[in-house]
Amino acid sequence: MTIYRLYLKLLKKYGPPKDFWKNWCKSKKNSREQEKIALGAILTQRTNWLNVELVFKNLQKEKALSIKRIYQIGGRDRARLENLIRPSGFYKQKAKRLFQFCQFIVKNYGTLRDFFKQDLEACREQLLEISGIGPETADSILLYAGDKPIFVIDEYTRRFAKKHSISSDFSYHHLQALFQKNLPQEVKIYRDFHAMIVIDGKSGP
DNA sequence: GTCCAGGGCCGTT
DNA sequence: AACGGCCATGGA
Repeated sequence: MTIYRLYLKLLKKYGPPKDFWKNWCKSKKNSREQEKIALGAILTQRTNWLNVELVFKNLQKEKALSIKRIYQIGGRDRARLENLIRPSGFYKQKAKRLFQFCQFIVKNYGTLRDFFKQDLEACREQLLEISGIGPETADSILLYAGDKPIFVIDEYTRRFAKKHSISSDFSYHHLQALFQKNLPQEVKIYRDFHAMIVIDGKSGP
């Protein structure tokens, strides 16, 4: 079955998607939601989403749920930042990663929204230069926070590709190119499809 | 108690 | 280029 057919099949099974996946799939997001998604993309690395929500709760309580505040706290009192994000696991690494990301945005662009005013390739290249942000995290930020048309490959996507024999090469770049080549280049479709692949992957083998 | 969850980096071969 | 160890918490 073609990739586009598989998309339609999932859409029929789970769609039409609204904000069924956190609200990551929503198009019009305010700056706060955008930043939350970018931060969440780092926090959820190899970690259950429920743990990330505990972190959001901690940050919220301290009025620290923003890129600017995390940059300030991380620079002044790293131990405090580590403590706030502890539930997400790997908390020392992630505190460093979060700080580096926030520092990059604040110092070079002021806000995440201004960073995203550049084109996709420019944004992607810069994100990948930040230590701790690899292809999946970068693309999640670009697609779900930045409204950029780039398809996210993760463990669920790989399993999905294997299950449906979409490819024999499961490298990040190859799979990404394959999905993008066989789908309309639309942010909404990339978002909804990836979200549904995860939902479908969680629902069963 | 055991298993595992939207990775990525840094060594060793 | 490919692979293994490492990082750590909380819920099922």
